[in-house]
Amino acid sequence: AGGGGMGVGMGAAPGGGEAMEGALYVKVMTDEQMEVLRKQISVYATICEQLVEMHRAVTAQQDSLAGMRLGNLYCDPLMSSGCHKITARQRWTPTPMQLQILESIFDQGNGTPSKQKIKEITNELEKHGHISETNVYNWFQNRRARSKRKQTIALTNNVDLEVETEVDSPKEKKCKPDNFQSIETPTQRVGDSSLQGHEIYSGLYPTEPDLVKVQGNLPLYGSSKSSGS
Amino acid sequence: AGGGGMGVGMGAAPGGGEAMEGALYVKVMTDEQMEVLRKQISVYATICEQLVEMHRAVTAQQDSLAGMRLGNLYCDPLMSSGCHKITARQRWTPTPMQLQILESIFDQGNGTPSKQKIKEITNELEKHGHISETNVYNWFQNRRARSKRKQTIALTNNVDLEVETEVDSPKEKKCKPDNFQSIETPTQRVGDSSLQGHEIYSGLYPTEPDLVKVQGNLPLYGSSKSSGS
DNA sequence: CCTGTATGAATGAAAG
DNA sequence: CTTTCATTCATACAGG
Repeated sequence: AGGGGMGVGMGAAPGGGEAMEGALYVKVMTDEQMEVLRKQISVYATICEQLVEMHRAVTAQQDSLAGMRLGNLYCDPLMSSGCHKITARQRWTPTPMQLQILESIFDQGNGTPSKQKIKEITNELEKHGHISETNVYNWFQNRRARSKRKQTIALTNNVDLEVETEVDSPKEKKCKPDNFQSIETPTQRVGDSSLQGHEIYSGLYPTEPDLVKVQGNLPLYGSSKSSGS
Repeated sequence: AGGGGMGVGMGAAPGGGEAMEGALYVKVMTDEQMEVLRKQISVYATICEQLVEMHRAVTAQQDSLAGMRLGNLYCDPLMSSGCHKITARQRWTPTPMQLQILESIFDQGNGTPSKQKIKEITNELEKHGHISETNVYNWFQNRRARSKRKQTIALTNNVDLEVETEVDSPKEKKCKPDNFQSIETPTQRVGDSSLQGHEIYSGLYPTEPDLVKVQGNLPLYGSSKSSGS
């Protein structure tokens, strides 16, 4: 499935193809808009995927015998094979300078930079490269979590010397025995791939002309509001 | 390829002189690319519709025959790393369909759903996977908080300059052309409207679509362009 | 070229 | 409601 296609070459690529004249009238999308789009498509992709599987299961059931295929569902390699993604999500990478500054701020011990602080920091770091407040925010979040985790692991390792636990892999994820709300419904679950970056393959199905009727009337950005309660 | 690049056309960082990223680069889409993209989404939408219809037909047929529950395929979502517990998920993850429903409800603007409302919603969503009222409650809390934060940041980006402005004394105006995720609409968040309303899932649960008002007649994105800041 | 690791980002849940 | 924590996913990048 999915072979060829193409994929909506997004992402500028000023060098490819015949670029536009002077780049004066182009459609510019912000990252955020891009994100929205990407997410939307991901959802569509996911839904399609699910529906296809459903349909397969159902037809298979018709074909052979009931229940035969139900336990034999194939997890589509959709997510593992890196085919064309709609947009490679760009990830902010701190420049050495930025990293240094961030580290030093972090080391000052001010636990939570808080919005105002973040804004300042961001403005400062902007001089050394692209960055946004979100980046800073995330960085601190991750930083804190990370150090905490490391301590925990170290601690666990310490205890490990005495009580022989199975913790020895640095990247081991502890299987917490906790189970509070998931186990109660073993039969449910329609399939829940988190739509966190699904690849989209355009060649999914041959598109019959009469199939495509919605043509351009997709609700890309719905009317939204933030009026409080 | 090294460079992290995000941010649309960050014109800032005048004093840094670092900018190994090269010139300003914005994400642009040509009309052609835009067209392709839209078409693709259309195709997806159509495919979804078709599949839904197929599925509905088949299940209707099957239901009377075998009477067993279909569509409850369970494809182990824990694909990479981690423990091998199939049934123990410690964190609820909304299925795409649940997500869509939630989004659409959220977009209807009725702020924090009342207890009663939450109960209803939960009940509705249960048809698409296990979920609890707490999940719904949390989801709305998070959704609201995050969209709010986003907006705040965007606004801040537009209005800042009050604290850090002169430290750099740039020879140009400090107003960034269009900064990442601040391009517009203080009154309407672009970031999280997402895909509400579509006939997609209206067919997925024949029971009571009343709850989820699919406002399938949404205008497309025409107006979400960078308006002046 | 493929695999493993570090880390930015997303988000459910909980604390305040 | 707002802020924080914990977990997970995906990607950039180094190593084989």
